[in-house]
Order: sequence, then C-alpha cells, then structure tokens
Amino acid sequence: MKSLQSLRGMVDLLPAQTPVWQRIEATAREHFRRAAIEEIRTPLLEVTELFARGIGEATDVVGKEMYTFEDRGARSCTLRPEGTASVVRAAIQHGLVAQGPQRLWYGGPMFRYERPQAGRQRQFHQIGLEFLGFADPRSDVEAIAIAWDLLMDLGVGGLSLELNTLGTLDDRVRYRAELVRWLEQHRERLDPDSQQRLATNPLRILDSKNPDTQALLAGAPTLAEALADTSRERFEAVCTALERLAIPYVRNPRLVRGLDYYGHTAFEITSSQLGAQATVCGGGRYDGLVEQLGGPPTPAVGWALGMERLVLLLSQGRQEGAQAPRMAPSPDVYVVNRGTHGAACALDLARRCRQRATAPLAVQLDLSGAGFDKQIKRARRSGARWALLLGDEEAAAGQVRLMALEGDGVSHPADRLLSQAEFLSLGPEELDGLAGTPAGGA
RNA sequence: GCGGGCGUCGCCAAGUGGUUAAGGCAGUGGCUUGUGGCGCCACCAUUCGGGGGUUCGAGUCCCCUCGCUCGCCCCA
Repeated sequence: MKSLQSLRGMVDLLPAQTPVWQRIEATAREHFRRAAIEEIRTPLLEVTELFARGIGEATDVVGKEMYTFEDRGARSCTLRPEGTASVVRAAIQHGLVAQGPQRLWYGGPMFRYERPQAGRQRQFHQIGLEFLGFADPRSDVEAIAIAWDLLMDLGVGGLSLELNTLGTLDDRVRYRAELVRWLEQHRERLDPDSQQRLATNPLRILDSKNPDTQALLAGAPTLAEALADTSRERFEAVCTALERLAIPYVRNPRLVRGLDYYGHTAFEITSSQLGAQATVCGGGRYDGLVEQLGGPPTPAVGWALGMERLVLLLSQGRQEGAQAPRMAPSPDVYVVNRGTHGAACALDLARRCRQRATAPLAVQLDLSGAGFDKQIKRARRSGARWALLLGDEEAAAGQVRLMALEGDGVSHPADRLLSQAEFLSLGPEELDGLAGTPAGGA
C-alpha cells in the first residue's frame, strides 16, 4: 500500500514545533485582553461572492489564488483567503456594527492557491485585528501600536515599520490617471509584468521589484503630490502620533497594498531576515468595505500577521543545535509498573494522581510492560521529576516507591516506600523533600 | 502559471558505471526476570522518489514523471 502525503502547501505542525505556536498565541491573546479587544470566530468557508466583492475582482488573490468549488447545492464556495471580509460580513450580519464601534481579533488558517516558498504555504495562519467604526487617526496608531508591541514582546528583532497613505478613492482615481498618462510615454522601458499592469492595476507598478522599472519610477509623479490636503493632514496626524509613542517607522511612498479595500493609512512590518516574503504584518484603513458589503457606512482599520513568518523569525538563531531541544511539556511523575496486580493498581493510581484535589500532577503511565530498568530509563528521558515504582509487592501492601529522577543518574538516592494514600496527599515540595535526600550519597 | 537547485533508512549522511549500498543519531531486543548514567552485543534500505532507456553491468549516464525547495508574480 502506497503511503499518502499531505497536499502541497499544507503542512503538519509536529509536537516539536507546536510550543512556539502556543507561545505566540498566548502572547497575542494577552495583548488583546489588555487592549480590550474581543475575539471573533468565523467559518473557514464562505460564499465566493463575499471575497470577490470585498477584496476586489481584479486582485491576484481573487483572480487566481482562491480555493473555490461548488457544494452539493451548486453554490460557489471559497475557503477564506484572508480574514477581514469574513469578520466584516459577520459584524454586519449580526448587527454588531449597528451596536457601535467594535474592537475585534481573530486567528486561524487561511487558504491561497500559490506555489509554496519560504514563508508561504497554501494553508497558512494569521492573527488579525479589526477596528470597526473608528475614524480617528489615533485608531490607526493604536492598531499599529498593538501589533508592534506584540512583536516586541515576543522578542522579534530587526523589524521595520513601513508606512504610506493611499489617500481617498478620489485621490487615487485622479492619481491613477496621471500615472498612466506618464507611464504610457515610457511604456517600452517597463518590464513585461508592469506593462500588463498598466491596464489592470497601474498603482501596483509602484512596488515592482524590477530595478529598471524602479529607476524609471524615480521620475514619475507621486501619489503624495496628488493627495488632497485633508488626506495629507490625516496622514501627518498618524505620523506625529507614532512619533509620540516612540514607534520608529519609515515612510515608503511605494507601498501599495494588493487588496482593493485599503485607503488612507497602509503599513507593513517587515524583517530583513525573512527572504523574499519579508512582510510579517500588514494592514491599513478600509473605510469603504463595510458599506461595500452591504452594511452602513463605517470607517475601519485592521491588520493581519502571518504566523508561519513569525515562527520562522522566532526559530532562527537556535537552529544550530543538532536536534532541536524538545520543548514538549514533561510530566511531573512517570509511573513505572510491573505485574498484573501492580499494573492494574498503577492505572488507577495514575488517574487519581491527575485528579488530586490539591495540586494535580501531570502523570505519564508506562504501558509497555517492559522490565523495571527499561521503564526507569524511559522515565528519565520523559523529563519527569519523580518516578513512581509499583509492582505486585507494593500494590499488595497499598504502597508505592518514590524515586527522584534529578541528577546524572550515577548516584542513587534511595527510594522512599510510602503508602499510596500518603503519596496522594503530599504536595510537590514535600515530595521533593522525601525523594530528594540521597540515602548515603554515592 | 514561469524559472533555478535538490531527491540514498524516521533524521543527518558516505557513495562520481563493476561483484555483498559506509557511518552517526533515534528506535527495538539483550548483557542486567524489580532499579537509573556510561559501556558492550544484536536487529534496523533485496534497495537508492517513481517509470522507461543506454550498458555485459547503474544509486551513479540519458529521457519522462512525481515530490521537495528557493525565486518570479502576489501577499501574511
């Protein structure tokens, strides 16, 4: 029988990697709690139209990256490629936006049909924040600050915050015409991709990675010049507020986000240590989206951060170690057992240990039926603090042997024989006191 | 969708056309029927991602295919 593999771009997270993810999730949760942001969970599957309308028909995400299929009722369904559209849909559907401003966060898998590469999978994970119903420039800054502080708290270094303003829809329409007019005159100097985009999405030519195109762009009209005064003032307000918070940023006039709903503030937090896909967190303002999806006019800002890219950053540095240190949670107690009576008794004792009213213990029960020596070896490797030895003799007497597992294993602290009832009543310190004293040294 | 690199045991990894595919780690059993580290012994790829071809002979050369990986596009 041929063994099966996961689908391309769908990765398994093995027990060795899972602790890093848990740490990120726990830290994010704590930061959201402190900022009074509530969690929202939405389905992974939505009606295709939600994304087509929300993200924009012309975008790459909608045009060629969606996992779309028909369900049994011939409805076109799509695995969510991002979180914002779903959150907005849910907020409208359940009248959240009507109840006032919402401070929401979400997390979970997203799906995009692309060729996998470093920092990019087909199923990937995001944690995101959405502020619905906030127009003040300070809301942009608070959103950014929460992302920044979260990343700092996680200990990610070498990050840079890039900031730009996309202005209003009017600003962009006006600028687009101007840019196209200018680029038309230099069409032959553009790379093929950019020539294509001249017709489909000219603004995106601005962040082309082609050096020749970038050189050409140096002389092109800029979006900043085309901005209305109010747009410009709004952006300055965001910048000064960031400065007051001492959050370093760089203005990047070429920063254009690929999703249609962004306007005014757009930002990315990038790392130079990530390779080609350098953006860890990206977001911006999307004042038109709620209305676009059938809700009342509602200003909004948000961002999403890519979990696997964050994990990549947090896992660097300690990749020298041959075998990554196993960070799996170790049990407190490893139960070594033998004999039919002993084994049966151990099963029961392990359970009662986990259910202790005071200080429940994490217990791993050896189920191998191997000899004591083998089991004790395994006990040491498990990382447990104590081993509990239980054979027929101890079981018959209602006792257990307690063994401290610390140390190099050369010196043999004596076991303590104690009654099972006593063992179950003792706290960790008392157990240490009992088992920790070597009887007679080496 | 388009380019580059790579595919030998769960992981790392020798092998560059000649009879039997090193080694290390991990794992399993034993030395040691109920006591720990270390050590020693044994077992652990009829087969080199898959298929076809060249050759007396291929893991080693050629073709196709699948997969992984990095990059382009785009994004988190």
